[in-house]
Amino acid sequence: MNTDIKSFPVPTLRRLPTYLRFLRKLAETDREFVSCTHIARDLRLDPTQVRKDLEITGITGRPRIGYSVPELVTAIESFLGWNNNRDAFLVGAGSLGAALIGYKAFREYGLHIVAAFDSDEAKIGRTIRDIEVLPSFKIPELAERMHIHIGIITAPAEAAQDITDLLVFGGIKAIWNFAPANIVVPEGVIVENVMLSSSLAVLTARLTEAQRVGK
Amino acid sequence: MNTDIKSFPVPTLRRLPTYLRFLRKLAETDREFVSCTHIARDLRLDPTQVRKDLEITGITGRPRIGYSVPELVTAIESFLGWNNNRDAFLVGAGSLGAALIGYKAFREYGLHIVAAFDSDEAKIGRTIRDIEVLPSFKIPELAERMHIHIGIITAPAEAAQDITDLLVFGGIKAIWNFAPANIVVPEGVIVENVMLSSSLAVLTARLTEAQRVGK
DNA sequence: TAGATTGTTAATCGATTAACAATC
DNA sequence: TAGATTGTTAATCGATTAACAATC
Repeated sequence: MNTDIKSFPVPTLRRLPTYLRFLRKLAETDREFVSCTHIARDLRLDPTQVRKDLEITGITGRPRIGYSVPELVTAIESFLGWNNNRDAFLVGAGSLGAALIGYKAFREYGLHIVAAFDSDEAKIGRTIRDIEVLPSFKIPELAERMHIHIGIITAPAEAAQDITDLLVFGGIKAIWNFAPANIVVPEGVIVENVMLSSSLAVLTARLTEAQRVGK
Repeated sequence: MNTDIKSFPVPTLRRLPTYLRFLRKLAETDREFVSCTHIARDLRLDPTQVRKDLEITGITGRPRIGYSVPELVTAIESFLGWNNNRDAFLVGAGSLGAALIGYKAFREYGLHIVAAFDSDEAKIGRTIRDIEVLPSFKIPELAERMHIHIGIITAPAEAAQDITDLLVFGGIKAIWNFAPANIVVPEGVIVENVMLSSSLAVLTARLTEAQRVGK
C-alpha cells in the first residue's frame, strides 16, 4: 500500500534558496513588490516556472502588482524551516568538516553546527572555531540528550555507514551526507547526498565533449 | 539557428561516478563480468536505467554474461576525461578552498589543483598543503602560460563575478563554482554550480514536512 | 479604462520504467 | 537446449513551457 503523501517536486525545492537569496537582497532596498517576470529575468528562469515554484509557499500575488517581497521572504524561510535555528552534529573533523564548521553562509540557512565528532584519537579534543571535537561513540547519547535532528557526515566513505548507524541510534531524523557512499537508513530517516563527483562529472564530460568537437 | 549537438542527459552524467566507484571496487576483486541487474540491485537503481546509462560509454554487453568490468571502468573514465590528470586553479583560499585542496578523492577523478589564489593580503604567500597562495591578479597570465582549462571558485559570492572574469580572460574553459552566486560567462565557457543551499533546502523542507505531518 | 500580471489548464519535452524480441 | 541478460521500442511519468482567461 502506498501511503506516500505526494511530496514537493525536488527541482522546485532546489530553486527556493536562489529565490530567497534574490528576494532578501531586494528586501534590503526596501522594495515592496516584485513580479515573477522580474525574478525570472534576473535568475534566467521561465516566468511561469517562477510562478509555479512560488505557489508552494502559499503566497498569492496580485495581478499588475506582483508579490510582496517581505511576505515571500518569510514564506520561503518558514517553508524551508530556515526561520529558526536548527542544531546539527557534524561527524568527520577532517578538512571538509572544518570547512563546513567555518562556513558562514550556513547562518543564513538557520543551520547551526553545535558539536563535531571523530574517531581519530589525534583529532579528539582539538577545537575548530570554538567547537570541540568529541569521540564518535558519544554520538547516540548526546544526540538524544540534546534533541539533535540533523547529522552531517564529512568522514571518508568507509566510515559513513557506521556513523550513520550511530546517528540513527541517537534518534537523528535527517542526514546530510558528504561521503561518497550509499548509506542505508531505516524508513523515515531522511538522507540527502552531496555528491561532488556528480557535479564534477557534468563539468568534465562537457569539457571533454567540447574538446572532442573543437578539434 | 540552433547548432546545439544533442548533449548527453545530465541525470545520466551525474550517475556515472557512482557506477565508476562501484565498478572499481568490483575490479579490485578481479571480477571479470557484471550484469546490470547486479549493478542496479547494489545501487538501488532500475536495471533498464543502468543499461541506458552505460550505453553512452559505447560499451556493449553480452547476453547472459553481462559487461566486462575493466572495459566499463576504462570507458567511463575516458568518457568523463578522468583517465588523465587535469590541472586546475582554485580561487578563494578560505576554509572551503583549503578543504578542496586537501580533498584526496579528487585524485580518483583526475583533478589536480596546481595553484591557489586570493585577493586577501593576509592569505597571499601562505601555503596550503604545498600549494602557495598567489595574488588573484596573476590569474590571467598564469592560466594562459600554464594552459589551465579548469577554474574552481571557492570565494564569497560578492567576489565571484570578478574572479570569473579573470579566469575567462586567462582562457579558462570551465568553471566549477562553489560560490552562491549566478556568474555570467561568454558563450562556450562551461559553468557547473555546486549549490550547497539547494541540497540543504531539500533536506530541511522534507524535515519540516515530516515534523508537520508527524505531530 | 487599458494592459500588465497572476493563476490555471493544456501541450510539450525529456527522463524513467515496462515490455519483449534477439542472443549467447 | 533453456533461460538469463542484453538492446531497443513503447508507455508512463513528471517537469517545463505555452496559452489564455481572470483580475486588479
